[in-house]
This record gives sequence, structure tokens and C-alpha cells, in this order.
Amino acid sequence: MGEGDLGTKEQEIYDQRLEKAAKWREAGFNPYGNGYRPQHQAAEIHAKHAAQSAEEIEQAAPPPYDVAGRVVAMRSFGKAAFIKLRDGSGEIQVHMKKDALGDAYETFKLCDLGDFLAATGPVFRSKTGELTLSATKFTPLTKSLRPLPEKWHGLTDVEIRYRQRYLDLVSNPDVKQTFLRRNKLIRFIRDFLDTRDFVEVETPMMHPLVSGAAARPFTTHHNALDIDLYMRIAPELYLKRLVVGGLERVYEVNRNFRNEGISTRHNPEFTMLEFYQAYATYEDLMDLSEEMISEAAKAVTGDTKVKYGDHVLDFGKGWKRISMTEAIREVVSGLSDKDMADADRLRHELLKTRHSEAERRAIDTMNHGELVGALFEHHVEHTLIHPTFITHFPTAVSPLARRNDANPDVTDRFELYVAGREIANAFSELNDPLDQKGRFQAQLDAKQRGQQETMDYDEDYIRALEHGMPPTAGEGIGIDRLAMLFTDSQSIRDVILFPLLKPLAK
RNA sequence: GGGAGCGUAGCUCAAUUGGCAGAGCAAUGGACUCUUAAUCCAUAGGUUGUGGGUUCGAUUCCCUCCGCUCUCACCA
Repeated sequence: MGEGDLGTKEQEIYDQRLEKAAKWREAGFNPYGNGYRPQHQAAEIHAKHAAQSAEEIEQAAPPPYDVAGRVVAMRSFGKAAFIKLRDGSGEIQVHMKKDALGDAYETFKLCDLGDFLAATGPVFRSKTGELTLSATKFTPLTKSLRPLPEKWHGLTDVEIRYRQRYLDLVSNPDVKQTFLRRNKLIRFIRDFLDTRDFVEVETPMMHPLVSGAAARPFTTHHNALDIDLYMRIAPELYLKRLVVGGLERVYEVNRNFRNEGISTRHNPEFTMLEFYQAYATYEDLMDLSEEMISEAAKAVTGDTKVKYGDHVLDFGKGWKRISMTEAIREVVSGLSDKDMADADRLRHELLKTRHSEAERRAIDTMNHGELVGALFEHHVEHTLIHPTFITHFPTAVSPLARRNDANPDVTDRFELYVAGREIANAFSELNDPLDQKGRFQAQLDAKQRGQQETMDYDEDYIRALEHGMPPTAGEGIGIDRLAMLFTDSQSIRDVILFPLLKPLAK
């Protein structure tokens, strides 16, 4: 963006401020200078004097402070003014007086909301009790040429908030808090896993094959090698190769890319935690997940009871664990054991609810496992508000998960649901190379049938399994969705700094 | 991709049945040395998202396109 996109009024302000910047230069201040090092921060100054009254501060006569920040408020009285400077730690009011500043006060008059300034001087409490720095010296640092959004209502235009996140951050203090919480969450998770001897690794984001999830990939091209590559949809198969190699506990927190629809719960690139633990089962991971997420809730929000929209989510331990078929039977009445095993009966049940023509055609070709999965998604998923583990997913929809010993039609797998959404997916890993070959083949067959979201046959992964992968369990957790829960955000775009938007036409 | 809604000054929002496009903040000039959305006086600021149509006249009604939001589909 350049001057070309300025409205008439904005252009006027732009030109006025350029002139003021020129006058800063005449007064000896570079409006884009560098090297000023403030000695103090707003929060530090507040902390030092929080307990002191106006008289106590006056008697203590603390040495002068030196702060720098953006001007976010200005109330001028001709020969004096109160301004508010915001730095990385917070805000502090500064009193600019002609008495104290002399000729420099004329330069101060050339400052606007949005400029960066430094100010030096002792502190006092104003008549209303606010801790205020009384400037004996000030230094203009950076000239802002464009006006900030309105000071009272802030920036509410959702599109501008996402496209120009910097303005959102300046105008809406909650936004910064949201992203600080997100950061705290990720740091907590790293710390949690590190202390349990997990090793953080980085695996490729450009894959020659589509693997690790059922999703449509982005494709890209490497010029020198002249090959097409896929942006990864999941790191799963690489991480398990590392388990084969002897890294018994590994994790990765990073971006996945899926070329699918965008919604309040889906961004094309999103952050996923995946971790793998040798000699663990999916049941161990339920315990681990419960511990990690309930402790994360406490660390990030201060409590295991978390307000989310109209709900108060209870992350306190003792989460419900229920198999997918039982969960369906709890919600859909009148399904016997026999009915649950009968594909036609399930298809009939599923078709009772509204579906488009395309959906009906898809339902007609679904096998038993796929029908169970579809019934769950339609009837149960949105009802799971408090953290709930759904276990024993059909083998047909779990191409990388180990079969259950008692019932090979289901897998040793669970998904965690909170607020009606999937947050995590985990299973005991399939380490039988022959079974895995068959599952990959089934994916190829599904592709033949026209299904778009299928995995490729990964021969090297089979070879790795043939060398032997210890009994292992692995899990993926959607970090963005977890961050949504812990920040009371209704849209994934509110926890992603720069969500994907369509570029504006020229 | 389907459906619903939205787009007016830099920002936040008004505008009667289709009848001169307005206010607050921000800006500019002036007054003011303890303000907290400071106050007071004055001034300026508009291709009503884009392009077309209907009409004597369109921010308003109709159509195209652009963008956003919600939702459904797709998708763990």
C-alpha cells in the first residue's frame, strides 16, 4: 500500500504529518532515527510505586525515569498536555509542560496520536491519582503518517482487523491478550512434553506423497528438481519413521496445510501438535491428554473451569470415555446391538435426516464403518460440550490405527471432543506392515471409487515398518482449536494472527 | 460451490415512501498548565465497494462484479 490508496481526508492528514516530520528534522530530530534506548518500562514504573500515595512519592523523590512508546492518547491544554505512552509492557501517562520543557514544547506540539516518543522525568500522582511521568526532556522517535482508528469504539470492522492486524493490535487490547495466551499454551505444551523426555523435531513440510490424514493437499513445484510436491497435511508418517529409528518419544508443533473449505473452525494452514510415545497405548494417551490439557487450562486461563460462549467448560479430570457406538446409542434411541452391526439399518437411520442429492449418493456407497462414522458426526459430535473421549473408531475410517484385539472392525483409537468439536485424535499405532499394506491398498481403492481425500501408498513407510516399529501410541492436537477454547474465541481467525483472506482486487 | 446478510468521511455509526448525505471521534485554526472518551468556538473532510439499469430524481429499487460475515456442503 502506498499513497495511492489514500482517501482525500487521509491524504490531507498524510501531507500535514509529512510537514511536521520535516519540522522535527529542523529541530534536530530524525523522524525515522534509531538507537534510542529507553531505560525503563511502563509496567516497571507502575509496579515500583503501586503502593505509594502522592505524598509518599513526593517525599521519596525517586530518580527520573526514561520511557519510550506510541502516543495512544493526548489531551492538550495549550501550554501543557497529558499524553499516554504505550510500550510493550503497558501504558504510562506523561505530563508535558511548557514550564519544564521550554522551547522543546514547540516541538512537542508537532506530535500526533500514533507517533513514537521518548520522555524522561520524575513521577508524581495527578489529582485523580494516576501515576504520571512529568517530562523534563522528550525525544520524538518515529512519525506516524496515518491516523489511528477511533479511540473509543476501536476498530470493529472484521475485515480490516484481519487484513491489518497491526491496527487491530493497537486498537483492541484484548487481541494482544489472546495471542499472549496462545503463546503461553504452546510454551506450556512444550514444557510438559520436554519434562517427560519427549524430543522436539522438525520434519518436512514439502512431501512427495500425500500421507498421514484424509485431506486434499496443496501442490507446489520445485524447479531445479522439476518435481511436484505436496504441502504436508500431517507429519504423522515421518514422526513414526523416527520411532522406528529409536527416538522413542518425539513431538512436533507446526503447520499443516489442507486445501479445503474455510470456516470459523478451519484455516487452510493451521497448527498441529503431534507426539508419539513408544510402549504406550491409546489408553495411556487418554490419561496423558487429560493431564496435559487440564493443566494447560489452569496454566493459561487460571482455572480448569473455562468460560466459552454460553458454556462453562469443565477441564477438571475425570473426563467421560465412551465408545463411538455407545455414544450413538445414547443419542439415537432404539438401536439394538444387532442394529448397530447392520449397515442397511444404519443407512436407513442416517437417511432419516436431511441430506442433499450428493450426500445421499455418498451414503448409498458407504460401508458399515463409514456409516457409523457418519452417524456419529451427524447426531453426536455437536452434543459433546465437556471434554469427552470417543473410543473405538471403525477400522474403515482409521487407515493408520491398530485394530482392536477383541474386534478387528474397530481400532484402538480415540478422539477428544470439547464444545462440540474435535480437538484431538489419537491411536495405538498400526505397526503390522502387512496390515498397513492392506490399508494403503484400501485407500487406493477408495480413490478409484472417486473419493478425493485419500492417502497415497507410501512404500518407504511400509519398509520402515518392516524393519520394526516398537508398540507405540500417537496423538494429534489442534492447537488453534484449543487456543480458541482458552481465549473464548468463536472463530479460528481470532487465534491466527494473519488468517487467509482473498486478496483485494487492484 | 449453495443459501442468508452486510459494504455510507481515516474510524464508529445515522439518513423518513425514492426527494439537498449527517453526527461523534480523529484532523485544521483559536481559547485553556491536573486531564481520563477533557471542554468550548470555528473550519474542512464524500465517486454512498464497482459497473450498469429503472426513474424527473437512487445511499434507498433491479442486475453484474469485488470483498467480508454467518451458515450449509467439503473437511477431523
